Amino acid sequence: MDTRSLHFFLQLSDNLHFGRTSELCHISPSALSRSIKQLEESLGVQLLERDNRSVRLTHQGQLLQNYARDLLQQWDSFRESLLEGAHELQGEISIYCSVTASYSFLHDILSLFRREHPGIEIVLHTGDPAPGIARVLAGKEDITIAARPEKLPQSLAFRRITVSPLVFISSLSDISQQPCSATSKEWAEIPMIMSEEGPIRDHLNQWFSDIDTTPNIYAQVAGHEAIVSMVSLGFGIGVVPKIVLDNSPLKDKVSIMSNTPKLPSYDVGFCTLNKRLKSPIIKAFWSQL
Amino acid sequence: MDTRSLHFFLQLSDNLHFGRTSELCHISPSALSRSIKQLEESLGVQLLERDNRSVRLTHQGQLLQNYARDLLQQWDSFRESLLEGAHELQGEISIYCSVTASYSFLHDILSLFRREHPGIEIVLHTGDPAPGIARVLAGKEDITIAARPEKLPQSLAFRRITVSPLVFISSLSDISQQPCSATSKEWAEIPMIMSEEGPIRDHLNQWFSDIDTTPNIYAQVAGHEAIVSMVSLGFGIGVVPKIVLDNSPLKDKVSIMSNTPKLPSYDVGFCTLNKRLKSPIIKAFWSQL
DNA sequence: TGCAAATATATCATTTTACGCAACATGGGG
DNA sequence: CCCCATGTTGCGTAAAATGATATATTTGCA
Repeated sequence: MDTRSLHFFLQLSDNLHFGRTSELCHISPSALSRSIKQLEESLGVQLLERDNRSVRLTHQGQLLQNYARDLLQQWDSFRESLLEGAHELQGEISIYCSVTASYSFLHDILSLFRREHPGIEIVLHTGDPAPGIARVLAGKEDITIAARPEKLPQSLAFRRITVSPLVFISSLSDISQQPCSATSKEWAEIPMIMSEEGPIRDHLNQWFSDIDTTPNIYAQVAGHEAIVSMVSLGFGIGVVPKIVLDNSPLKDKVSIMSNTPKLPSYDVGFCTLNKRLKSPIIKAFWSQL
Repeated sequence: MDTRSLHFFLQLSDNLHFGRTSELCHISPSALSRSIKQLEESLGVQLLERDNRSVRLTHQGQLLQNYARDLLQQWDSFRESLLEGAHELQGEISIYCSVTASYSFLHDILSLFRREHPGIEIVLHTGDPAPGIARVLAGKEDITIAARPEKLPQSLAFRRITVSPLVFISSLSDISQQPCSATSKEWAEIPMIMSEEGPIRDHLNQWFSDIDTTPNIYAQVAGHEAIVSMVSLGFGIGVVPKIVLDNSPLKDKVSIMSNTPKLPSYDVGFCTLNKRLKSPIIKAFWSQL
């Protein structure tokens, strides 16, 4: 079945005359005759009774006439609706980031993006940013906000948002602690609240390894916000990007410790697969940054 | 648009893999690729985002996926319904005859035909049988019950039902009249109820012409039943097939006159166009007679 | 960084299909 | 009985689809 044959049939069923119909359809009478014949064969029923003098619809022909009229009209309007929707970008974009990131960076960007592309639905997942890049690599998310890893896989595009220093935090009651002057032995005693994974955890592991010490890990948690929360309750000290602290409702319950070990800064930005940038939707988002 | 392309697209949109899809569809990968590309061009929108490693549906592709699934399914079920209906004859057959004929001959024939072919709708028009043959010739009716004309047009098929003599009738109060013995002058006085047209009228015209007399036409009516009615009211004498009288509720109100002029008998039967007999519906009816 | 594998697409020769022209068949009307 | 109208079929050509191969590009891995 193709729409052309149906158009021919419809035209023919209206004026019941092969000659006139073939002119109206801009084909030869023979082509029309064959097209109708083929339609009849493909359906397995006779659509028209014809002799050399007259053409008339069979019952099945009348059924097809009604059906084809509807079908063609609906197909046309569907096609139009597709074209209308094509003028603006439509689809879905999924973003994975921490709660902090969604508060601090994302709000303005998303509201602007939403205004520019109202047809794109934004699916926002928040959680521990540590597995964000893995999720992007696995194709589970289009975009994540994450710290730039030491060696960025070639398949990833990274656009920095800001650089935030890592700070050691402790609860206000522990403010007297002076880790800087602490010995390795003392470090081994200090209870730590650590991420389960991610670059900060890697840095800390490295640093402890450098001073040949095994950290006393009080708790492993997922998400920077959880670290702040645990620290504020006095369970230990933790390391988070300063920007997390700035956006935390608990920032008055913890304090930044001074004279702490130097850790690399947290290079935070958007991250997506290079190949996904070919998608107009992702490209639109990326180019707006 | 043709269903083949839509099938390809549907299969592809399900497994999002050109290679596997081409195998499932029993075509080469290149043919599949071209078919999809062509579909996209005909719609004017991109349906799939593809790179060398992955294929994914665009928003428009998802819309088409849903639409095409419905369309193909509906088309299939429509096709099936056509085929189901094709096993029995379906359509319409129009019959034109007098009220008398519908009472006397038609009832049994139609009830049998209806039982044999419940899919055929019977459209019955009753009226003066005189124009019946003209209506058939003009294509307004499929079949008529009419008197066989003197010379049957070659395009007509005729199947006799019965032969009924023409009888002169008068009202009971006029029973004393003796037209047989009447002179031409007296015939010119007798009020006649005549059909407007038709073979009986032709016969009477001929007979009056033969005796060189102009009839005194009291009323021209359409339909044999109307003649009986007028005659029963005493407006004049009329000529009708005896079978009309036999079926008339007024048969006790009129009497058959004796010793009337000899007129040819009324040769009544079914009549249709020869070429219409090629139509399975008409043929089914005809062969049942 | 380079190589191998995977995959969609471009190219081209071949096959299939569609098309138009002309001839044919058939039935109606003068 | 001839002529016209009309749908259908044969046939040669043109167009389109197809499949095999080559190509480009990217990914994954060493």
